[in-house]
Amino acid sequence: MTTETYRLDEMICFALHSASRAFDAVYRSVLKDLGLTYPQYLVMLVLWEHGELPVKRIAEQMRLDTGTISPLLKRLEAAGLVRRDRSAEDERSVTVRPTEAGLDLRERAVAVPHRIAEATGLELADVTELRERLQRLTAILSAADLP
Amino acid sequence: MTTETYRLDEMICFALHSASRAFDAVYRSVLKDLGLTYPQYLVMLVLWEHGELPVKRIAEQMRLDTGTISPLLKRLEAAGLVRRDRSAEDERSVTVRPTEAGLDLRERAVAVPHRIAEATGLELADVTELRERLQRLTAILSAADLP
DNA sequence: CACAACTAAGTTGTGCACAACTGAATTGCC
DNA sequence: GGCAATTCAGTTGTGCACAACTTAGTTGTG
Repeated sequence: MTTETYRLDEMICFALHSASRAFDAVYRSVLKDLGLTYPQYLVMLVLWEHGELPVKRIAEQMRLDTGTISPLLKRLEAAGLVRRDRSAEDERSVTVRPTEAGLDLRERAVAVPHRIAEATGLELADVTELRERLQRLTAILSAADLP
Repeated sequence: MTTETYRLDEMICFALHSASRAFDAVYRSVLKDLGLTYPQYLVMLVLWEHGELPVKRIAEQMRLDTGTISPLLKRLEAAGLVRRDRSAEDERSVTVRPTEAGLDLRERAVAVPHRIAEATGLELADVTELRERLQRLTAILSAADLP
């Protein structure tokens, strides 16, 4: 990446953006039935897996900060899918857990990965390879010491 | 991608999101001097290359819709970097072109690709390979017929 | 010519993302 | 015990992204 080319087609960052947005669009379409956005779906996945978690742990897993997560969780709460309760042991902490409706939603969500696979026709091997490359890239970029 | 795994670490879409955001962070840091965001930088690149373009052409190149581009261009105009003039031939069309200040900015922007390369330490071969994979993925995803 | 269909740009409303900050609770250290 | 530093969640402000819509101008067809 030492050339000074700037055609958008040739830029890796633009390719990343485009791919990410295209994937979002597919998820948006598939998730519309569930009434979830893609980030909300990710949070629900985490909660379905763990049962309950403090806000901090959710933010860590999604690598997002509280400025993004807090309003997102309030929207999930407003939709009746999660509860947020301040922890008794540590009152700085807020525990998030799925409600009944949130747990019920899981049944309908199990079909999502299959529907994504269907809509995109991706091969597992390709996906695995690409995912690993992306994770390496993310690691490099995150380690870059920014001024 | 036929498994129903849902650990975030294993999801390609999440990997895309993360990589894209990590790259954004690097650009954000490098572009801070220029007073540009990453999407604004992309628009300026397009304008530096073409001199002037109607809004529609810019939106096409960036694969964004007018709801995103219009306010972005107004911010660039407010910053004194571009002018927006309604076309005489077709009064539906608005032509965007860099101002003097916008052209001057190009001098300072030529260092950006180098600084990105520096900050990330990416190998050209790897980047090319990854970019091509991403472009294929985007093409597949864009072609997916969504309900 | 008249009117329908289309096109370009912009607006509104919702949600995500991040920086910078606030406020309250906890921890660490002397 | 007391106080500074840290931690956790939330808020505010800015900007990007997209859906749905509006407005004005253009084109096509009878």
